[in-house]
Amino acid sequence: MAETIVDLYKPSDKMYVATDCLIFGFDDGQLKLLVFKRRVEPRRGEWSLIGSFVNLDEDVEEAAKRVLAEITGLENVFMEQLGAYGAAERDPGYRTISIVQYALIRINDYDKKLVESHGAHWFDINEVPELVLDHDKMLADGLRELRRKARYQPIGFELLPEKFTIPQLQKLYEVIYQKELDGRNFRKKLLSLNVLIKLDEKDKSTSRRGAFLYKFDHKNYQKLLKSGYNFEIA
Amino acid sequence: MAETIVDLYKPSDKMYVATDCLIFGFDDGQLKLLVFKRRVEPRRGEWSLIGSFVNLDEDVEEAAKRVLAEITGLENVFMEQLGAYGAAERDPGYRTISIVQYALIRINDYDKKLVESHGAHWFDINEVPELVLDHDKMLADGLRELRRKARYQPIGFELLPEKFTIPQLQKLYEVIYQKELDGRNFRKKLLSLNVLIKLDEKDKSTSRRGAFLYKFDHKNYQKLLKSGYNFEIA
DNA sequence: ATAATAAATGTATTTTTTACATTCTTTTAA
DNA sequence: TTAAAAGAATGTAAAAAATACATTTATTAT
Repeated sequence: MAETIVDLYKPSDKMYVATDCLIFGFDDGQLKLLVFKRRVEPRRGEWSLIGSFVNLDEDVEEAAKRVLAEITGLENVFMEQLGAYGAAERDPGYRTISIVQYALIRINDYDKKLVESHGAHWFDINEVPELVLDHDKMLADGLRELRRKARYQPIGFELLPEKFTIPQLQKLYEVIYQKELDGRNFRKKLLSLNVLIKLDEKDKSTSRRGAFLYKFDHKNYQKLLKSGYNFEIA
Repeated sequence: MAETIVDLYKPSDKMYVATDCLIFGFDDGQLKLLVFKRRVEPRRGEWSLIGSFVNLDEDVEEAAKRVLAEITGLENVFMEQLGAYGAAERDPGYRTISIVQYALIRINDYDKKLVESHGAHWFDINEVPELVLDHDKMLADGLRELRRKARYQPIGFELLPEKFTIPQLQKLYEVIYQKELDGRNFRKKLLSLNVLIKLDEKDKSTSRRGAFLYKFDHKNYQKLLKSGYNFEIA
């Protein structure tokens, strides 16, 4: 008997769906990535992005948040989707699609004991060891996206403590863009955006004079966004 | 007996993986979207983005290209991934993840008979009927991405015929950005980029005088990209 | 008291963006 | 053949944004 149209379009194959997360931090003047040892075969034990299979009753995004919390103890973290990696041969074990997210965390907030207990490790972004499967490609794509994104949205703030100094912020942008910025121009541009609130405190850890601390002004930033402003730094 | 670590991290659940494609075209001064009637339950017969399940031995990208060719007859089309849609409840039938791509096609190239035979239909972007499942959200996201992307990469050319006039190109950007542009400034900016090749032909379909036809200079564009130039129009 | 150190500040120049009005080429109709 | 019509093509001045660049300031440690 001929196939009916319903037969033709009936789904046949199921696949595994995983999520992997690029967890970025900023510390010691350097951009860092958190990785751990892969927990499943094949390639169990090799360095890997932090990830997990997605449960059947769970949003993909939820799954990413679950695994992030599991490893770092952090919730309410900035996270966006980078994209899906779906090459047929990307995982030699099972046919698995991975949906990759990137998260930006304040590196002093995470639960160090928990991270250690999972065998996770922070690497300087230039010293990340070879990663399993197509995770190197994910990292390269994620870095490109982070650099692109940082130009138009103030996601840099997600990587800094609540209170930060302008030189710290400048250093962060220098690391992201991989070039030196002029202090006067950077400060001028940034202050002109009116999204920083100057505090009455100084951070004296890096100079005798000390640098004033600032907070990010979320309200003003929302206003700025609505008015169609193109937030562009450096 | 207690679960071993391998048990804990053994994948358990499989899901369906689909791909849906936002197929954009530009015709008659308007941005258009190609949609068809959904071929699978539930909601069979409702308007839907053009999509298909991904076969087990097929890259996700391949699957998208397969379905695009199946409906339009087109190959070698500009296509990029928008992202994965993975809410647990997005499809009330099966647990299905959809990976969405967007394609830009030259609207005169496609196979009209083939499109008709699949019950597919072009809608003016402002008159797209309600779409099935979360496809409305995909369209809204895709439009935003198209608008963003058009600012920094000359993807507009993918929507125009090989030979086009500057007024046509301007009209396209006006439709994408949803605002009028100044003809003198647009032309000046565009020509200054040196990525247009002026031809010795005119298109007289829209005026008595006729407008010169141009081609896109892919080689120069590649040079421009490598030199780090930020291609930004309007 | 002073030496040391990073933080903070202003201006002139260049580049880019914006605003704006007229002339040109060709066809069609009188 | 001439005039009218219609979109295509062009230039310049003003405003805004980005860049280049050097000195002074606040504080701590010696």
